[in-house]
Amino acid sequence: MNYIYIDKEPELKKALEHLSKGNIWFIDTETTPKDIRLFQVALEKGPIYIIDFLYIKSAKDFIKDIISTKGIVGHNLKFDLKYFLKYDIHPYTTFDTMIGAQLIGLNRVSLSNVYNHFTGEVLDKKEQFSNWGVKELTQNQLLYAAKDVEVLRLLYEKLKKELDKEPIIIDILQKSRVANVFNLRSSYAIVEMGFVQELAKIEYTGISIDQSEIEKQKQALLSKTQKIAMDFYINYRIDISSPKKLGEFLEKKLKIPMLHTQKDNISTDDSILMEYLDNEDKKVRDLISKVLEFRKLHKLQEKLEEVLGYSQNERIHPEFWQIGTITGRMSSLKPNVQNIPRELRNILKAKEGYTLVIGDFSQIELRIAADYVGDEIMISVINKGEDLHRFTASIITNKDPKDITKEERQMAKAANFGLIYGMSERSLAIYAKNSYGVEMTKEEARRFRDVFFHTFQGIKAWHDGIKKELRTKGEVHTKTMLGKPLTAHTFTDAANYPIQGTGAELLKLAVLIFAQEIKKSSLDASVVNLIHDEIVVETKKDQATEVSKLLEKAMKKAGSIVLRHVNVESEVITNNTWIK
DNA sequence: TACGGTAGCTCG
DNA sequence: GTACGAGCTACCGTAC
Repeated sequence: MNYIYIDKEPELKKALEHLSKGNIWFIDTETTPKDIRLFQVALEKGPIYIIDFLYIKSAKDFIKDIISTKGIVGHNLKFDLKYFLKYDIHPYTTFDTMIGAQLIGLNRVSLSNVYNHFTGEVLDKKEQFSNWGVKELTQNQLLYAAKDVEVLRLLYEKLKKELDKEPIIIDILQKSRVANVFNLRSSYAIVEMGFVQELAKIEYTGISIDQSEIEKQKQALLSKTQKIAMDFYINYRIDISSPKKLGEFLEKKLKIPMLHTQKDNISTDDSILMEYLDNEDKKVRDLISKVLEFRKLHKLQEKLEEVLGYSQNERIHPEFWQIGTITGRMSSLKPNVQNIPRELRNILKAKEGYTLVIGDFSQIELRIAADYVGDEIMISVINKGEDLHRFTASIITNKDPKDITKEERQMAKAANFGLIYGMSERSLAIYAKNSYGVEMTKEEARRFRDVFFHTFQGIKAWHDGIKKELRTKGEVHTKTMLGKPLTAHTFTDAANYPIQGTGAELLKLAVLIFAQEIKKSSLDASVVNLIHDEIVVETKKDQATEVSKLLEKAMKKAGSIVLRHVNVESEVITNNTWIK
């Protein structure tokens, strides 16, 4: 392997002269906690340059100009890009081999795992956590640094080939930077590769939190939960937060017949406990309601602690996994900002002088499902701007849509979601009860289901197709609407995956379009949170109106690119804190 | 005392 | 025959 170590400016200039000839740079960095130490870069052929930032203070400035015209290939680029953002370094576009590996379905996606997957050989990673702050780097450290870039060239070729197998091609995406520079055709891969850069920005930016509001709420909750727990212990001699003790008490002391979990523990979750809220024994009623109240408040308290634990100067920097789920949805951690209870959303806010602009896709999964399966009735109801839940309710009750009660509509909402994804009659009845408090007999559930599938025959045909494929092949091969392949082993997985996966693509594409528009307009706006069908943006107060318009437009545009028959709608609001 | 599994709850 | 996808905390049993 041919590498050149560079620690002087004239040599750097010479190297960059050579490097400027290629459009694609294969890169990696070695870092200390605070800073970049080495920047390794190579073209598709030729030597690997190892640039030592410790000895060339001007290196960042030289690289900054050239890299803004290059497509960079790297493994887990979000990591490197966050360092780049610190120095205002912006590559032209990106191709991430870790994301690529996840997209083709590999479970273990470290550089060495992916290398091993394609070559069968082992990549030595011993030097990875060596000290990159020392003055004199060892030969082994330099060899290791160069090798990481060397393997990228191979992985890039292999992954590109795999990603472009049977691509779904969408013209407008072919004009993107990713498609042009890397000659990539597959739509989902284009979106995911471009999105890496946006996600790095989101993590780097973080989001403001209202520390005093958190403290205030925390104290209020603490005094309430402590009182409940203490009273509970005095009355029943049980730790209220122990489901095990509670279950034993209910079953053995109060002689209540309790359901058991699969592992034979006593089930004490809220939906079970709620069954006893109308128990004839006042003691039981009081006990249950105290437990439910305690759990609710305690959960909120925990979430406040979780957020507070990651606070740095009134801001948090949650991590996002770009391919966080099998379907391609993101996940969020440290803290998880995708499951903050509605009651607590006001703890996330815009910084001083700024405001949040919040965009939501309206009923996006239903729209995707209608489009995906091509259900004519569903498509026509949605595109006429009618309320699909009300429509379903009117079909089932045989009433005029305008006479549908709130309860009937809620019921139909449960049916629309559940039945599309293969929910059973039994589950439908349970779901209706738990989520909407609607009692439903098994017979009602069955009739509900029959009418639903008789009306939405596209959905019916789609389900039948899945069942047949599952019967004959034992698994189902599906694709998102941008072409990401997904394999399912159960009927319900096969019904869910492509819809949820397409939703994830739609959100990412919307963020890309929005970011592009913001860049063109030179408005001061940053995406600060993403929650599956929602985009949260922080922007200067006096630019909020303009940013709102761009966000709404970007979301609809993304919708029109991904869906071909169904209109996509978005609702955008402006608020200082994150409230819907 | 450390760790993994489970239950429970939050979000979409 | 089966709605799906996540992350975090506390509890609880087990291993050391």
